[in-house]
Amino acid sequence: MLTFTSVLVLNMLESLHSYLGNFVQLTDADIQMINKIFVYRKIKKNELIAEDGKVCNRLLFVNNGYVRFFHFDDNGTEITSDFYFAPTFVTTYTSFLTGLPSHVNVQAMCNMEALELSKNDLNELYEKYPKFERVGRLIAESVAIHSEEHLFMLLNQPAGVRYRKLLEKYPLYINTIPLQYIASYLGITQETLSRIRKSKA
Amino acid sequence: MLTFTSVLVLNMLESLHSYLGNFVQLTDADIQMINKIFVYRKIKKNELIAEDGKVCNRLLFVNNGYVRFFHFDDNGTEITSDFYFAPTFVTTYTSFLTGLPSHVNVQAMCNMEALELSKNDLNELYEKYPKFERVGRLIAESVAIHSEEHLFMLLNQPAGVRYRKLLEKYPLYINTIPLQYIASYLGITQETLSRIRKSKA
DNA sequence: AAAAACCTTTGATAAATATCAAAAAATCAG
DNA sequence: CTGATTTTTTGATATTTATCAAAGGTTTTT
Repeated sequence: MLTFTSVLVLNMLESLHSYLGNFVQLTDADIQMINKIFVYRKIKKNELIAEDGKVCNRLLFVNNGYVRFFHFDDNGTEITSDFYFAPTFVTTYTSFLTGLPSHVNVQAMCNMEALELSKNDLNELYEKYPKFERVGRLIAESVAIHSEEHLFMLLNQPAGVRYRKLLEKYPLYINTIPLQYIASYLGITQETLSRIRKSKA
Repeated sequence: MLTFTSVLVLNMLESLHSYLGNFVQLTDADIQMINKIFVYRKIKKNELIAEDGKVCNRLLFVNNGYVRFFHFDDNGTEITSDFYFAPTFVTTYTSFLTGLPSHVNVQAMCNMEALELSKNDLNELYEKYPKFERVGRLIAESVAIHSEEHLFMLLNQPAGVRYRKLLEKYPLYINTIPLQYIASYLGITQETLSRIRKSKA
């Protein structure tokens, strides 16, 4: 008998297979194994997936919505440093990889569904299925490219230009993300972003 | 008979082995193979290792000195976006990985020695020696972490704070790198950086 | 539907940083 | 060593952006 939840899980798993399929070809055995080690999770809007000060040992595959990375600077001002949009893997990269406490919080911006893998299970996966080293490498590479793009946007362009480039890059999302979060991602205050938006209207 | 050059090459290779040894344990066979596929190169100060507009198909291991990444913004102003310090691998990451033309130039800041690997040889390496997928993954991960750190430094801190953090992080190098290059890395003009330096003296 | 909480805009002013031009200092090449 | 080139500093001013405070909007909760 298929319960309602199990249908959701199957959908999620299919989505994960298809995502991984972008990186390597999956055999039936691979798929069996994936289905076994990932755990289905529901995540509520605003829930913290990872927290500043804690070591992050989880890797999540999220299928819908998006997450926000943020921290507080020396003055206690909240800074949004990143967004990741589904379908994607999410973790506090630096903490997950180094085993050191995270400097950032990761927050679900919508009610989301996810498949979770622990760091231990991932490492076992790497040992037993070398194919997944490649997946890990390709994903790490895409994370590196993602960061570099954000970096390039911040360097030496006036705030208005940065905002327009962001709009071009994520046309679907930028108008739905609260402005205050986008502002610090662009390295400006929300008041300045509000004025920039107005001036282009 | 050992020529002068061959001694240099042997030193470079040893340095490469030791660098790779941080990521995986190398067997004698691995070492033989590495010695065969990497090519020794001399690079002159100011030489461009990779160029804006061209696809970058080279991966270099450099053993001494450092390189600078730069490009020109919409106003024609030169922007330094990154530094990598030896010992390290160097490539225009995004172009090397995607096969698209690079948006940046990579410039040797000193006379340097390097060991070069082509993209084709690297891909063969990945196919034949899955162990190196792990090396690739770990290096990609460290690149991602490196970018993220630069990003964090730029976000929402006054320029003086950014400069001091940079000094703390690279105490050996910052005072030897021309100020004009550091300025744009920090997202400010050289005049502003000059004044910041003066105010801390 | 009203209250509460949250998010965005507006205005006045202050602070940080950029720009432009030129002088001083350091480095390089012959 | 010395003139040429490059890099850094300085000064005056303009521009951009931040800050603070308050008012409008929106959304969520009860």
